[in-house]
Amino acid sequence: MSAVKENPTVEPLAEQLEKSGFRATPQRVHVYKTLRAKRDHPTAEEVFIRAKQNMPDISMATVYNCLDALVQSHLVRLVNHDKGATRYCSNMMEHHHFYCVECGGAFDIDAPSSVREPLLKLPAGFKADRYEIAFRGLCPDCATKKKK
Amino acid sequence: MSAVKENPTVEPLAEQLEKSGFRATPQRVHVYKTLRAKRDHPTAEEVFIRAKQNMPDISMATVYNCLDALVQSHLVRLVNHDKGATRYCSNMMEHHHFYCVECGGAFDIDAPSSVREPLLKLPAGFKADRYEIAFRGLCPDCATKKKK
DNA sequence: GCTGATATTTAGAATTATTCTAAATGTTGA
DNA sequence: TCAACATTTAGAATAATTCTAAATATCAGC
Repeated sequence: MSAVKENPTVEPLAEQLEKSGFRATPQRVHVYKTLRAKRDHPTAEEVFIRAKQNMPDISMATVYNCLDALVQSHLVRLVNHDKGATRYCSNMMEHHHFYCVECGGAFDIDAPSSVREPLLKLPAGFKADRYEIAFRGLCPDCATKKKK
Repeated sequence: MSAVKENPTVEPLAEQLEKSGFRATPQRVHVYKTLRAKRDHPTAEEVFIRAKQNMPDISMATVYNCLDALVQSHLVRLVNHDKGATRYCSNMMEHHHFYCVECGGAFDIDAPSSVREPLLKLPAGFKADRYEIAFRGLCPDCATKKKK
């Protein structure tokens, strides 16, 4: 066993990039690893700051380029909170998001295999190949605080 | 009967705004009507352009202010495509969105009453009060073109 | 109806997020 | 090794959004 199947780390990473016509450059690999090191939903700028710690010469433009290449290679997902900069997520397992309206936090919500299948009939003609659910409400912490 | 219940037009609009601590100013009413006049998902700038046609002195800042007030009053929803500016949607009936990866179009998908209820168990502690599904794939037009 | 307190609008400046540009560098394959 | 092409880089340019301060409008109490 290994994390490889669900979470490609280096070999499959290169393959995935190349499958989409990209080279597996040190910067792309590094940005990818940076993203995976912490499972939150950083903005491009946060990724930039973190990436610089181990690759001080990387530039903002490169971070945008790399994120783009990773998204196109389906190695990273792009997620939007309601406001503010675009965020990135390296958790490619099927999952959804919960946004706390109180503290602004974003949380991954696993998709149990039982609801992997289309949960809603689309009008004729639409061909969806994926979907994502965005929940909004109170996260456990904020829900507790509110009750007081 | 009337459209009032599902689609507040003027009276309930004022009430809704006031309930959230806003005044029902001419600009806010006008921005709201502008949004309802065409059921697409315009950006703030598109709303600005349309709103100016009947209220030439309205400013961009006001459009942002009004949209903000309308969103806070739950009269308008905010929707994000993957990239680009935030978009606004005046269809408050429960519905979801379909994004076409080919043409970039966004489509409303009605939520049949059968799936109004929580469709996925959230981890303990999370209190969701709403959710939205974002589908991605090909819209009918693009799906047809692709087949050729 | 006046008056002061407060809310809103406005234009434009400022800020933030993202993309573009052109030059330098790196990589690949003949 | 050379030519072709991809990538990175810094900084400029653009786009999206928020902020600021002054002018205007509205409201509640008199």
